[in-house]
Amino acid sequence: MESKYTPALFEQKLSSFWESKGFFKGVVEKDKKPFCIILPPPNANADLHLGHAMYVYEDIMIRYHKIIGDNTLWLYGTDHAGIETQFVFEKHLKKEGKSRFDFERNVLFQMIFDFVAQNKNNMKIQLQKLGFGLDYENTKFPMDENIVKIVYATFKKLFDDGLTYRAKKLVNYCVNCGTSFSDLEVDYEEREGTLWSIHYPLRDGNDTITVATTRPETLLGDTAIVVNPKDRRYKKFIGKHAIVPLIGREIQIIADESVDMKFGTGAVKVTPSHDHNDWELGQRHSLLNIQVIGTDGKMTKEAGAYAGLSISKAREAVLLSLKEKGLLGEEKKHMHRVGRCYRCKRVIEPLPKEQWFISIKPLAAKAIDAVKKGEVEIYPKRFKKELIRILDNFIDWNISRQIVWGIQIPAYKCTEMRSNTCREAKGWFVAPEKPSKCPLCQSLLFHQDEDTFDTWFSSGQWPFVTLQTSGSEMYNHFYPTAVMETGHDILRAWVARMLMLGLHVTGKVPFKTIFLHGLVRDKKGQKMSKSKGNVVNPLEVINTYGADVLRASLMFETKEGSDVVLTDEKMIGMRNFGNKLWNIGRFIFMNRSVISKDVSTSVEMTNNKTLEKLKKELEDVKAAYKKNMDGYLFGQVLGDLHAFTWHRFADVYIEELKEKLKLGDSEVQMTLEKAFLECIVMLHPFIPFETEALWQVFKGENESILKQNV
RNA sequence: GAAUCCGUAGUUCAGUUGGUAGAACGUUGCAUUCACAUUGCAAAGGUCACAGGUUCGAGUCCUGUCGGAUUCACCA
Repeated sequence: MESKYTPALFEQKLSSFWESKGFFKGVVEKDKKPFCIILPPPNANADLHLGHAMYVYEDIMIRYHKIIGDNTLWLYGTDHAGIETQFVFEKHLKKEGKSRFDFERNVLFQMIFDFVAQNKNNMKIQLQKLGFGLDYENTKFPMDENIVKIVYATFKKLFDDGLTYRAKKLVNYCVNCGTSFSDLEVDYEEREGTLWSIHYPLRDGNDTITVATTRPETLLGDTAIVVNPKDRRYKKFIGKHAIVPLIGREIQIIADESVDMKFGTGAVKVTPSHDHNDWELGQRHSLLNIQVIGTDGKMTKEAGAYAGLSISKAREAVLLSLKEKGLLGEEKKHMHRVGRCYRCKRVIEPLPKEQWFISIKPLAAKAIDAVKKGEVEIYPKRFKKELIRILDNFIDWNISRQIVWGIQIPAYKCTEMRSNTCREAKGWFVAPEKPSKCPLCQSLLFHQDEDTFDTWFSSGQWPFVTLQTSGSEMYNHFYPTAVMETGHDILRAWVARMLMLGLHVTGKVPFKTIFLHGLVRDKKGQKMSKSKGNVVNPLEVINTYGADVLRASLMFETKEGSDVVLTDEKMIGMRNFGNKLWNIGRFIFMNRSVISKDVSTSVEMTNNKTLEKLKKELEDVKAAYKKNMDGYLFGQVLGDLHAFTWHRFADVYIEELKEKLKLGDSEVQMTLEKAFLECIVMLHPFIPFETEALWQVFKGENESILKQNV
């Protein structure tokens, strides 16, 4: 046995050993308690990063439950991550001087498909390096034919249940990415802008009304001016008409309580087509929607003389013309939040667009009910309230994306509309498989919606689509899954949606427990990001210290749900612990073969007392272990085991029993060996490689901790 | 603006029904032909952010203040 534990000598070998034994292969064992975790699918578009290393929580649970004899399944799959992946791929294209517009839809799709296939394999190898006991044989991908089929069925069900609708609404559109985004995909940034005052002449008389705006170019699409009904300054204007400068449109001055009298001039120009608030206002007051900015980021023909200009050029031109006409008032610097595309960082343009939406209210109501009833438990507990709040405030979900890389929406538009049913449905119908004719009017003229689903629409169904495509036996046995473990940052985007869709489609919660982990931070407590240059590459850590050290470092000194600080000091500490553990094992093993010699009775007496004390203390440790493992207090467990094995078992008991052990006292030998093996069994979920290596030293090369029950 | 979390040793953090402040790392001293120097033994180091309150007793419960973080909403 080496005097130091050398991860490189064992980790690779043990990974293959576990795989060859099929320990983690998902097999239904009806007589055992099912314990299933679905891996939050990593995006198949890049290398492993520290966020993926956080899957260690799941591996800990899986290994723990496997050891205590449950029927475990940790189901593996990767995500297509629609926009993310297409964005990454387009960056590759750009390097070659190409763009997505150079390719046909199906060619581009195939290219991305190949790119992803390569990454999927890469990802698998890297996850194995971390020692993750996933079922790598049965892997899932959202674009697998059988998964798409279920996703289509879900959409059809929602459509038939009247929970989807097609509507023209303001969407968050990125003119650079060429697609709309959901509200969750918009980043906001505090920016200094300018607040301009613009005078609008009234139609009758010589008065003017002055509005304040940060977006003068949208004035071309104004369809009203609104003031607060309580505002004395403007009471006399309500109901009158003003003239939109430059374009000469007559618009009405209306009253609405939503206007803040203290802000700007207290009078607001309303452009329903280009601002979320104005859109709402427009709906309330039945205003016209005039779109002056197009999806290409240029002014539309509605913008008259300004048509074809880019947004910023149009702004300059509008300001200049206003100035010339003496209609431009004061300019003020103004801090405001600007929505930006979370991918390309370009300013998000609110634009009216016809899209598919899901009515959330009825879905959310079921989910809230389930959470309140405790059908889903949430750790840490404080997120329960937050989850309910999230579900309560969920607005209708825009699921259409104008990108190629995704699951194409199985909605068809009949262009002929020969029957009344067809006309009532505005020609839209949903079919799981491409039909030969319009089921509403039998017309042969129809086409499929070009748009693809929002990634979260398919990943929101992940727990049941992955199990259903694994066979009904698997689904019946393992669904609902035991635990959904993920970061609290995607509680809204993912967890809430899985709950809603899972409940609606299967009638059951998709998981019984939600366990949320925190973020990994650096020494200074900052988030890790490429731009800050403080990113820790898990693969480098594995090369330097081994996977066990990385895993233990992510777990040591953490509290459930709080952020993890990963520092070199901690990793060195964990490496030292690994070394200590190795040497405890080595010392006990070395003395195992010492032949028993006569030991004086007086010493025997004290030893017996010590042995009894050790046994008693170990029983306490085991009891606390079970309690805390079942309570998801993994940081606590590792801390306790660290303290016990090192500072009690080694520093106190082995030191006290050292002489007897060397003399070959068989009772001491046996007790220490038994206690040590129990320690490494408990440590195994945290430090799988080293504990397995030690186990094999004692039990033989073909043995495994995973095969025995405690 | 609202909600949630946090403020404890030089540093990172534990402290689960309220009962004498803990660990790791770092620092300092000592030990060494010993399974392990990636070691062992020991020491120093804290007005538990601040101010009130409840209590026999508060790091822990309540209120407020200050400081930090996150999330949500709004910003014409």
